[in-house]
Amino acid sequence: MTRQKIPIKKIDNITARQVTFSKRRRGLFKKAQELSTLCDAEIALIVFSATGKLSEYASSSLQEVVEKYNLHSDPKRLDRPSIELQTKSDNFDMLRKKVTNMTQELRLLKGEEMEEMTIEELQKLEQLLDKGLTRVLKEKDARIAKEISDLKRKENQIMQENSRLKQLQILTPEQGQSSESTIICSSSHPPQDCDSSDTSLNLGLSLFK
Amino acid sequence: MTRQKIPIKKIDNITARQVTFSKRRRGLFKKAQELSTLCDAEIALIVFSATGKLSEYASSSLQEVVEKYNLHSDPKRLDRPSIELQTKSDNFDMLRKKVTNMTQELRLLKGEEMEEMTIEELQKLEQLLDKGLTRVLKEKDARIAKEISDLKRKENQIMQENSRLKQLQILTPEQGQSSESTIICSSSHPPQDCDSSDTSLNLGLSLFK
DNA sequence: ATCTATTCATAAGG
DNA sequence: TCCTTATGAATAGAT
Repeated sequence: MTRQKIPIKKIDNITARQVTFSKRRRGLFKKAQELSTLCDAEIALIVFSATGKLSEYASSSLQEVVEKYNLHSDPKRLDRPSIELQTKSDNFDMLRKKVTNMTQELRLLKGEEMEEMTIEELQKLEQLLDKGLTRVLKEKDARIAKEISDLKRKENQIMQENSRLKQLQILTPEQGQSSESTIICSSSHPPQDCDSSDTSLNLGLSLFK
Repeated sequence: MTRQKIPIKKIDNITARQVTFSKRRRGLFKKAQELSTLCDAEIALIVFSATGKLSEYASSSLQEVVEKYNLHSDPKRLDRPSIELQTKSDNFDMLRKKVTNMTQELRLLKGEEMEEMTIEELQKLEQLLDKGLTRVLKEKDARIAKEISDLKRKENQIMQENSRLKQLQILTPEQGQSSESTIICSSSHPPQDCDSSDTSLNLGLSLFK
């Protein structure tokens, strides 16, 4: 944004990324604190660098803001459950309360005990479930696609092995067969590739049972 | 900081403060998201306006970042408990564990953190979500149907009232009006039906807002 | 860390 | 809220 504008995507060069991180983090914290001062806003800001280093800012205290955040959501905490900033004051009763709330939320997500809910709440719940389901389906599809490509890759390897075996048989038709395959297999693959890739096959089969 | 530089202290003029809040909040969120993208940082940002309105941003999810924050500042948790407190602190730990488990389950149901799951587990999750969603949809449909029939019933009642009123007006056009409607209303409906059925109407309207 | 050209953010006003 | 504009602030790239 100065000598040259940079596109907003992950910076490849590690050094450049770290430098930019430092500069922009400082800018961000400054802006946060200015906004808080100018407009009397309550702000909490948590930043982890790519290397896991933590920096934080809060106009009052992180605990305070996060607790206010928790209170702000509706009693049933449908879309934002239990962000729990743990403190030493996290006492027994609070934990019991948390368990109660979460139990209730889990029930709702499973479609139980909806008697008390309004139509609006039911709609929110529906959206939440739909979102979760979409994500799960997406992940599942990705995994299945990966399984399939893995299996195809394995198939290719095996076919190549077969070709090699056939060639060897042609070249040396008199040799003993039993020891031969073992030798070839161990020389060209890690051992676990010899047993027809159990894991992948099982996964593939159970998918459609 | 443009037409004129402003000092970083609370802006007195309320309107100006709100305008500045909107602008700077937008800027702050943009910066936060740019930093996250450019430098692969994990960021959580919570902002309450002076009037208590909440806005939030998180590179992943607030839950995730806040929990990472908890872990980060956590390691020195729980000083060695005295023997007489042992029982209580066992329960405490159990509750904590339960909270952790439930938190995880809630995440999964929301389609988060599926990295560790097998395809089979994803399928189970999918079925669970689908079941929940089906139930919620069924409940919601039932409620909506009930709302509609309730509204229709009320409409009928009101129309009947109107007919009766008209007839009375024709039969006794000279009578005082103020006491008349009251009498009719209380004679044919429970009292709360006189005030235009607030609950149902509100529900019906907010459904489509 | 410092410099500086350039882009960005935003105060004021409509 | 959005638009415009003048100007101060932030920052990319280089040192």
